[in-house]
Amino acid sequence: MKDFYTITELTREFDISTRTLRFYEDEGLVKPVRRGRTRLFRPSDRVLIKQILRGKRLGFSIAEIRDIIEMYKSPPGESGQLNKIIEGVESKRAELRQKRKDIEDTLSELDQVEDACMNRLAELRVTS
Amino acid sequence: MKDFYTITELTREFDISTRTLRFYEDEGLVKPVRRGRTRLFRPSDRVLIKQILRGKRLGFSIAEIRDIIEMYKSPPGESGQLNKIIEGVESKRAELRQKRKDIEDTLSELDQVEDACMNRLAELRVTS
DNA sequence: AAAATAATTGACTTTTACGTAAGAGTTTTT
DNA sequence: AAAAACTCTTACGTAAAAGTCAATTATTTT
Repeated sequence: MKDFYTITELTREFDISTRTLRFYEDEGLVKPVRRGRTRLFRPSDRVLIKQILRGKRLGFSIAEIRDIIEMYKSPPGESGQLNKIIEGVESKRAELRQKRKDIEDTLSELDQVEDACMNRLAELRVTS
Repeated sequence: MKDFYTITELTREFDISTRTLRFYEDEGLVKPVRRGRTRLFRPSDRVLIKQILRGKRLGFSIAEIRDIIEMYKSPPGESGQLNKIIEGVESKRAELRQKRKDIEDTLSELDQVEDACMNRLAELRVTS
């Protein structure tokens, strides 16, 4: 595993722009180290980028993605803190389950559309 | 089932603003009939609104939602058209499956976070 | 009838998540 | 050494999806 990735290596791997990565840094989502002014991304940043992009695909905003990532980093902390985190996890989980249900519903509607198209195609082959 | 819904009935049911519903009309997603200038939404519009909101929860843009809704309306059409629609369905399905995988991955990471919190809490109860 | 409630259109504003361009410094390749 | 490629910061621009406000018109309730 590489120690560091340059910004363009990552833009190529994930098909995003340098602007996007710098934006994520501004937003505090990644924290590349610097050699001079140049950013050097560590493997951990790379993992974060994957998580960010996954969050984006699911329609989460940067703020929500930040919240989720914060959960992952959940430090030891004291009892109250821990219970807060667990609450947060519960709530995100509910949201994700809703999304999953939305997906199942949409998928089955798309199945119906496809069936209808197939039937119509079969009909066309007979009729014509 | 009601014949018509007023705009505010729907804003209350779905917790969205009138502006949002008018915006969806401008975008051609719903087509309420009019009594004078006043919009009257039919049950079919109500179903469309549900589909729009579901699409939004999944992070689809209005344009993408419009595409999906168009698929549902897929009319008889001729063979070429039908195949185009089937292609579209396939592609959306792939996208949805990716999202579903993203959800599963996120859910299991959240499970890990919760486990870690629970363990830490148990530790605290013993240690203190 | 007066007052409150709901509806309309139109226009301007806001937020998010970057895109794009300018100007300059570094490193690499030819 | 010159050109190409990569990097940086700063700053203005933009598209999407509404929010907000104004000025009117209907409808309903008191």
